[in-house]
This record gives sequence, C-alpha cells and structure tokens, in this order.
Amino acid sequence: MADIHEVAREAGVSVATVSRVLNNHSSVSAKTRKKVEEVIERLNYEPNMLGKSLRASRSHRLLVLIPDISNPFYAKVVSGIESVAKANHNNIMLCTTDSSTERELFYYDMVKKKLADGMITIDPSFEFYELLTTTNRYPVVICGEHVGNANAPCVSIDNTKAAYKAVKHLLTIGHRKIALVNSNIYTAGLRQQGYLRALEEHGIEVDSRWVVHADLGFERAQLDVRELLTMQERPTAIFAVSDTIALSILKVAKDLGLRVPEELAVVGFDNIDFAAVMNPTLTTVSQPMFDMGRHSGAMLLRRIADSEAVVNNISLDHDLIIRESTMKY
Amino acid sequence: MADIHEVAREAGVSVATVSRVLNNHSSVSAKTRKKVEEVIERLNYEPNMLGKSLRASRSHRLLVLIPDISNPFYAKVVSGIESVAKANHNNIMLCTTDSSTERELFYYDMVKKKLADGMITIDPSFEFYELLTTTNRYPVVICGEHVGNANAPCVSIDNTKAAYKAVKHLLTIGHRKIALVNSNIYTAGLRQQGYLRALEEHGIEVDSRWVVHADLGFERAQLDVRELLTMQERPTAIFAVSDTIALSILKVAKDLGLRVPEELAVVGFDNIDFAAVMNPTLTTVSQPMFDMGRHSGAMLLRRIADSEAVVNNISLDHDLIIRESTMKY
DNA sequence: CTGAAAGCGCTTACAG
DNA sequence: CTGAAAGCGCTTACAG
Repeated sequence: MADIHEVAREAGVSVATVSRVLNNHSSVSAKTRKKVEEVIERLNYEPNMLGKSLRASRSHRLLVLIPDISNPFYAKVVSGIESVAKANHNNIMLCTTDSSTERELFYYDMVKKKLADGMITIDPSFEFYELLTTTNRYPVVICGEHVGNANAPCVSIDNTKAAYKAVKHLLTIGHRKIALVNSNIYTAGLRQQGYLRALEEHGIEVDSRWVVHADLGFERAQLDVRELLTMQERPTAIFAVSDTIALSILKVAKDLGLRVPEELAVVGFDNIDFAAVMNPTLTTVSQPMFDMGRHSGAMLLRRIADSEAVVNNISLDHDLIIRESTMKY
Repeated sequence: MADIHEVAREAGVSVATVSRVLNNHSSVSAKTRKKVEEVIERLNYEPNMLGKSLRASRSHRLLVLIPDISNPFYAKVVSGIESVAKANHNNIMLCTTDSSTERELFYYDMVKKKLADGMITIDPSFEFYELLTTTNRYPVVICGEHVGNANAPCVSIDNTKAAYKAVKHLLTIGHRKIALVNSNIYTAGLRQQGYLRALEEHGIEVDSRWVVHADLGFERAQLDVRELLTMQERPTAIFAVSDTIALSILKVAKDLGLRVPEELAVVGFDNIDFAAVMNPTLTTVSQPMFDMGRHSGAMLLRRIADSEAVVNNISLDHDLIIRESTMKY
C-alpha cells in the first residue's frame, strides 16, 4: 500500500504538505490541496494510524465494554458516551464481553499497550471490578457501579437506596410476598441489600425460594422467571433488578394468564424506553442512562488529558417511576 | 508511564538490550536479563504496541467478526481460527457486529488503518459481503459463504446442495408439507434454493406461509417459530437453516405437546454439540466448523504474509446426519 | 503557503 | 554479549 512519501512524490510536494491536507490545515493552497487529494484518491492511500497515534501519543480511541449488545440500557449509556466522545473527536470501540473476565482483561491490555487511550467499563464482572479498584493505573472509568476505595472513578446512582425505595413502594401498597429477581452484575449485591433492608423494616422474613437469578437478555430471562411464577405458593409482587427481566416477567405472566397488577405487581430497574409503552406500563427505577454515559465519557477524557487529574466518583439521581404494573387495586 | 529508554537508563544498559530482553533473545546474559527484568517490574513498564507494530509493519492482530457471540456455531469456527492464529503468534480480536453493516465497516477501517493485519468475517451482512466481493483490497477472508467472483477468498460448504439433501431426506421419508425456517444471513438465499429445488423435483408447490424467518438466537427464535406451529394447517416437517432455530422448534413443539418425529419432523443445520444430546436428537447438516475456522485462519495469514498470494476459495465437505428427529415412523 | 528536520517508541543489522 | 544508529509512517515547530 502507498504511504505518505509515495503520495508526496507523486504529487510533487513534501510529506508535510500531504499531512496538512489530511488534517485539513487551512494554510494549504486550494490548488495544492486539490492535487494532493487527487493522488490520495488515485493511489487509494489510507493513513497508517500506527504512525499517527505513535507521533501523537494518542489514539483518540476509547474502549467501551458492555456485557451484552442487545440490552437497551447499555445502548442508552453508550449513546451518552458517544456524544461527548464525538464532540472531542474521539472514537468509540464497542467491546462486548459477555461478562467474561478473560475478555475484559484482553481489552484492558489494549489500553496498557496504547492501542486505546482509555476505557469505560459498564457493569464489569466481579473479578474485573476488583482488579480495577485495587491495582489500576490506567485511564479507566467504571460505569453503573460504585463502591468505596475505588482506584478508578465510578459513575452510578445509589443502587441500594433505589432498590430500597422500589421494595418499600411494594410494601406500602400492601404486598408482603415480595420476590427479588436478581442478576449476575456487580450492582446486584447492592440492590439485594436494599431489598433486604426494606423487608426487615417491616418485620418480614425473607423466603429464599423467592430470591432468584435471571439472565439480563429479554428472551432468556423468560425461561428463568417462569419457575417463580408457577410455584404453588407464588409471590404477589416482584422486584426485578433490570427492566429486561421485568418485561420478561410481564410476558410470562401474560402467557400464564396472571393479571398485572391485580394478581402480580412488578417493579423494574433502569427505565428503558419499552417500560413506558408496555401494556401494562412498568413501574421502575429510572436511571439517568444518557447522563451516566456523558459523565463517564467526560471523566475518562479528563483522566486521559491529565493522568494526575483528581476525578471524583459521581453519584447521580434516580427516580421511582410509578406506573400501571403496581397500581393499587 | 515509563518507556524503553527509561528502563534502559535505570538498568544501565542500552535500549537495544531492553528490547532483546522483551523479545526473549537468547543472546542476552542471564545477569543482564535479570537486572532488566527487575527494572521492568519496578517501573510497571508496558511495551507500547504502536511503536512495535509500526516498526514491524505488523500488528499480529486479526479481527474476527461474528454476528452474535452466543451461537455455538460461531464459537466453534472461532476456536478453529484461534488454533492457527496461536500457532503463528497472532492474536484474535473478536468483534460482535449484531449484523450491523455500520459496525462491520468500522472494523474494516481498522484493517485499512493498520490497527489489525486482516480480518475474517463470518456470516457477513449482505451489504458488507457485496462490498468485499467488489472493491476489497485488504487481507480479508469470508467464512461461511461463497459466491463466484469474490474479491476476497471464501471458505464454505456447498450450501445449496446441503439444503437440497436435507429436504430430499424429508421427502424420502414421506413428507409433503415441508416448511423452511430461514434466517437473515447471506447463505440463506442459497439454502432456500436447495429447498425449492427439492420440492420442485417432487412436483410440490411451495406454500408461502410455510417459508418464514427466525432469529438465530435460541430464545428469540422460539418466539419466531411459535406461529408456524400453531397455524391451523401446519407443516409435518421443518427444515431450519440453523441448529439454534431447530432446537428452538423442538422446544416449542414440546411446549405445544407435539411429538417429534411422529407429528413433526425437524432438520437443522450446522451440527452444533447440542444437536446430539437433545431429546430427541437432531437430524442436521454437519458443517466442519473447526476446519472452516482453521482454513480461514490459514488463508488469511497467507494473504497477510504475501499480498500477491493466490488464495483460492475452499469448499469443504458436509454431511447429513440422520438422528431421531426425522426417524421414520 | 511550503519544506527540511526532529521525534513519537520500538527493533534489528552491523560493528565490536 | 552489547551498543550506536537507522528507520517504521506519521506530525509539527521552525524557518523562509
């Protein structure tokens, strides 16, 4: 393939001029620019990013790690990151991890080796989270989670409190048999604490059969929750730690002929767009997904620009959005 | 972060020696090696891949594009690629595209810009496939698909013939009402041709209600095929272009109380491991997944090593594996 | 408006 | 066994 020298020779200019054309410097005369552009076109020249990045000590590439591409929650957060990345002329490389620590470490290595300037990891696996909070020395932001002593800044809401409010709401409208459908993300533990605290306050003992786990994928989750709803003594309300799970519950309830909210109340988490258009509409904890993304992106860029920058954890507000799936009956 | 010069200074050697230690050259004395390794450790030095790759004009990084991380078919193919990549000291970067052409182009750009040496795209989207077969000039191998005039070498089986044999088998054991559950991959068209040819040979008209599409994901596919099995005049046999779909059909049939193969015969495609352990076991077209991966990897490496290398398309053998899901009754 | 030259972080042929 | 130096493909301060 042609390199910048070949383009320069072919166009009868210096490589400096070719570089200026490539980077849209205004100083280049229209005539020279045209000539160079023609040669670039003719030779199918593509700038070598290795050279460019090495020279600049910046790749302007940010890694964004998500467990699963199809979850609307992640999509929203990513679009928030994208907005600030674009505004600052950075590219995002979306990396799906399937929550595999091995894959997370592979991408982390890309940052260490300067193939990317930094990374934002959304809902990292437990092991990766631990690693980041202890030994990290690279530009990394953790999004969705937040525990003290982190060695990487975190962007999140107060998950325990949010879960507490959700369950408290169910208790307030009269439920006693409240199940928790949890998932395998790091926040799960915090949300479970909120659930337990609310029940405890009301002197309710936890029925361990009603604390179950489900996949975050909409379809797989349906299989996971079916069992809970076909138990002989089933709960009258469910708090699910993700809207994808909550929507799956609504679907299964419909399949089983269970009326929501009359026979089963459901609260989700995230407030993805679907939550408002379902029938019934879904009560849920609203996470500021786009803003979580925006803050994560901004914090990461600040860290990249200045490795000494003090970047504090950010805790964003959340809301409990009450909709039809928990209307009093 | 420390660079190679800092390590050299700190260890009292030249950068050449540090480089030799990093690359395990045998010429370095044990004493020097030890001293350098200690400094590397102490400074947390990580070699900058941009410098290394630029110098070598090789990143030893291969992109592998797959639509969906969770399909066992792709996993098997990838492990085949991995085996040859590892043997040749190359790294694989797995890129999930969700069949989005935009994402495919993003990764293709990484190859153009030398951030990776080449790529293997498994089941590319229609648009990306077209682009590769016409204007491609980079090291790319297309895996799973194969059409004449490609500008990138292809590794595949004879999809039309395989589909023909699968449907022929259903006809032979007496079926007339045979549905096709297709998918949105590029091969789908070829497999449909095989289906149509077999029916035509037997003078059977195609019932368009019985030619449907389904997602390749196991759970989503269940939703897609349910309709087909609850029609008032339903088919007695189904040919599915992927095992994930076929397994979904078995699952839905079970839910609906349909006996397989007595009331419904099912043929899949791929021969993923699950196919042999289902109950009933699944009749399917066996694709040599691991070998497809191996060949793809080897072809790509050959192309990378020598851009002029003549790399021919490879058509691998397939087999129709007859199991319980189509046993004569 | 344009060019010559230094330098980003590496590796390797050459010399000793 | 080790070092000085050239060069991978870029960009940019400096000079004109």
